[in-house]
Amino acid sequence: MDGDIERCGFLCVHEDVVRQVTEQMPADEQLYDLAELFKVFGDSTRIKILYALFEAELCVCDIAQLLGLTQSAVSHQLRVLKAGRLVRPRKDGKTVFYSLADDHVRTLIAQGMEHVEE
Amino acid sequence: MDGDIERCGFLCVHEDVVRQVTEQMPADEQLYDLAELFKVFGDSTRIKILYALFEAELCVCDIAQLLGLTQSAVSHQLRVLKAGRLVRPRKDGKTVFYSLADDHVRTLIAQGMEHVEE
DNA sequence: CAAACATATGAACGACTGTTCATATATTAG
DNA sequence: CTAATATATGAACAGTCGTTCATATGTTTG
Repeated sequence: MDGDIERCGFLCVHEDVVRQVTEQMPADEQLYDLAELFKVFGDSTRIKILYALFEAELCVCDIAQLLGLTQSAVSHQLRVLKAGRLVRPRKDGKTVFYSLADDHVRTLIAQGMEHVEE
Repeated sequence: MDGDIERCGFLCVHEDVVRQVTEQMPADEQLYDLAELFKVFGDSTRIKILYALFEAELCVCDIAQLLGLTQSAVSHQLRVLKAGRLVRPRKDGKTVFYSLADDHVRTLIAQGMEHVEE
């Protein structure tokens, strides 16, 4: 599915610019991974969880009460956040405490907030 | 659907921390908007479009050829990007050129890439 | 005006996502 | 070991999303 499509009949294309942009584009896989990362941020429940972890390390049950959600729902979402390496678990007996994985998370959310607040 | 749920029977909750975090949380609406913003970034087609616009202003047809997509698909996605105020149109005759709306877009994507590249 | 062209839009369809419910795993207390 | 508790997981279902196809809108040319 490449090259044979009849888009606008190729009549309006600015070839030189297109060629230059094509050369500068990162690899498809990298762009895909980047979209996957943002997809993890793209849910209000997960955003709330991350924001809560801004302040303190919290266990699953804490988060559930804090957000008024089922333990199961929170656990499922923490799995997604963990898979995206945005959150890190620390086991202490029966309890599992979660915290932000690194400072990229803080930076990204803060940067996003700036755009939203405009 | 609030307050009556039997989450863990509230036995593990660290009340003081939960209370403190609750106070620091931004308004629900703001968190929702933030998630909406990231949702827009959370699709590889839209990421590709944004990345293309890093380099140059492009018309719909340019983007379509560049990414091997239908004109319709690109137009639909540009609508989403425009609604999220990530992209700005400039009309010139029949042609509509799109460019990045502001530098937050560049910054956010760059920051995301850092996380992915680790 | 009509024809050609660039873009936008609406309906429809398959794929994906988040929650719920039920249940499994793991750890501690008695 | 058994009961209680904290978390994880799987199946299922409703809702959302991105693409395609057909068509509409708006602009320029002749």
